[in-house]
Amino acid sequence: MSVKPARTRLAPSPTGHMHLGTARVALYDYLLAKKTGGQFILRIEDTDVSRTVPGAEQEIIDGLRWLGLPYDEGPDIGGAYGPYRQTDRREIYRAHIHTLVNGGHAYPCFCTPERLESVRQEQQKRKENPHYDGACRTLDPDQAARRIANGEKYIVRFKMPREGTTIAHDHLRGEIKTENSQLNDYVLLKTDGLPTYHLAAIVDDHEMGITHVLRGSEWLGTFPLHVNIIRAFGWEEPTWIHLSVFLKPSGKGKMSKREAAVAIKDGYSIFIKDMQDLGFTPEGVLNWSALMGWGVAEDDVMTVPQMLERFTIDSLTPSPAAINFQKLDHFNATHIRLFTTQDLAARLKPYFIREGLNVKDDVLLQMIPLIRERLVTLDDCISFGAFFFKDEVAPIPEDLIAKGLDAKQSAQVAQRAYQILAAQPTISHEACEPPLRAYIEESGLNANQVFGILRVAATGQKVSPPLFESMEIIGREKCLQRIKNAIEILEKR
RNA sequence: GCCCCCAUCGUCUAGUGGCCCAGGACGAAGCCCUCUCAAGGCUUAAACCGGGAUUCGAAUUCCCGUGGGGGCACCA
Repeated sequence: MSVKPARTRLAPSPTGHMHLGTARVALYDYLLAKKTGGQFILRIEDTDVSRTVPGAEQEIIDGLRWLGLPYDEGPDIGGAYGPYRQTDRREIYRAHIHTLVNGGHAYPCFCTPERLESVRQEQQKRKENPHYDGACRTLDPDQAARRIANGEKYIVRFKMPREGTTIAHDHLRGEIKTENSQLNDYVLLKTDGLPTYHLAAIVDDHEMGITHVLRGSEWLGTFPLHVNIIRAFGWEEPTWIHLSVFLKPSGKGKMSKREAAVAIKDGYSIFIKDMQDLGFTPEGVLNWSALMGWGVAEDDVMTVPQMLERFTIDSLTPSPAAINFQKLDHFNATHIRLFTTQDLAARLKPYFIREGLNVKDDVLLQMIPLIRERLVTLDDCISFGAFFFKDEVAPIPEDLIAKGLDAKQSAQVAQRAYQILAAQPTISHEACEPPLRAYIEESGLNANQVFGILRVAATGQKVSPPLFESMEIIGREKCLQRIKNAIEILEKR
């Protein structure tokens, strides 16, 4: 079966931080394009100049790079269908708006914002739906042209059909019927000379040869408008796929600014730029977000190449999905366990360095097998393995006292363990465990007590990777020194 | 208020008229393993929103409710 190559596009507006929703659309865009041998395009929708945030475009570019979703055409790399930033495409929009006006599908409107506001209020008073009353719809074209020539301010509106029904087709929902009487004469061109989203996106999608439009379901409301604009131009429609929105974890309402702040407090985020800092991996984030809105029967742990094998637009789901951060943890941890030691070493190193630790590469490579399956996020490597890179550890005195023993008794145990370890030729696991087990046997203590004291002494913490393997990496001299320190601490109490 | 969309375990979902007393995953509970914490193995609890209709037969089709979500800007 041969499929037509799809051209998809991610079309974010640079108005804030890149979030999860954008990442998910990008993933699906990427999967569809690559699966069919087509292209994935990045286009910046910056027609609202007042809302454009400096740096936001770069954040999107960085975010896609981090996620590992390279685009084939975009503002920073160019392409055959550029420019890829809408503010650089004004003339293209002007020409198309001209076509629409000439064809009787759009008209100039001279109404002031004040008049519009009062019309709206009147309508609300009469309990009518707020909509443009069409005052300029029937203006004589010659007269309108004269007013424009006189320098009068104007906008251009789309002349929406007043009667009948618009039937739009969404790939996931089928036919969506809307009475044209419900539709408005939407603004196509603003007073600042830039088009609105409605016109710009439609024109660009056509000009750029987009075959599949994946976007959020918040666009369903103006979907009939978009379809009507395309029909007015006489263009072919792309396949429309409206993805559902993400709901907050409670499932009540969509993710909001407030909710995003709550997530941050809990060590999570919906902003891509935060993900890396928090220790999440692109693999984890992608796998997690892929599954919110994509129905996969089984084996849901996937890398992008594996997703590529399975992805189809038919398996996308239309219902809203509540965000579940526990599941992010799960996918992140699962993918970390799948990384090779070399790979994980390279990913962990920056976190150790961020902590001000002096990372020795050979030690790093050795300790990774010990901590790998304990990591949920990459930065967990600090709590599990920072002691490997420290000259000294500082155990909390109370932690050195074993359950059922007092400080003095614990010191004696540590003393005895020290002698046993010091008597061994090496600090290897094989050399050290048997004699310590024998000591446990004859002393009537239990393994938790003895190993617990040693653990805290050697690593400085109550929870650590396996004791003997850890000591081996720490090294004989350092271990003995740390145990000696622990004995001193205990005796001082 | 009006318009549009959605509806299977707590959550993400499989399911396209008989394979379903509904499968997987996260989470939860229990057991095993065990030097801590994990990981791993085994097991358990947990859902077709309600009502009609079509049909020999409905989670699956249709209608009506109900619930949830989105939209109603010279914002995207």
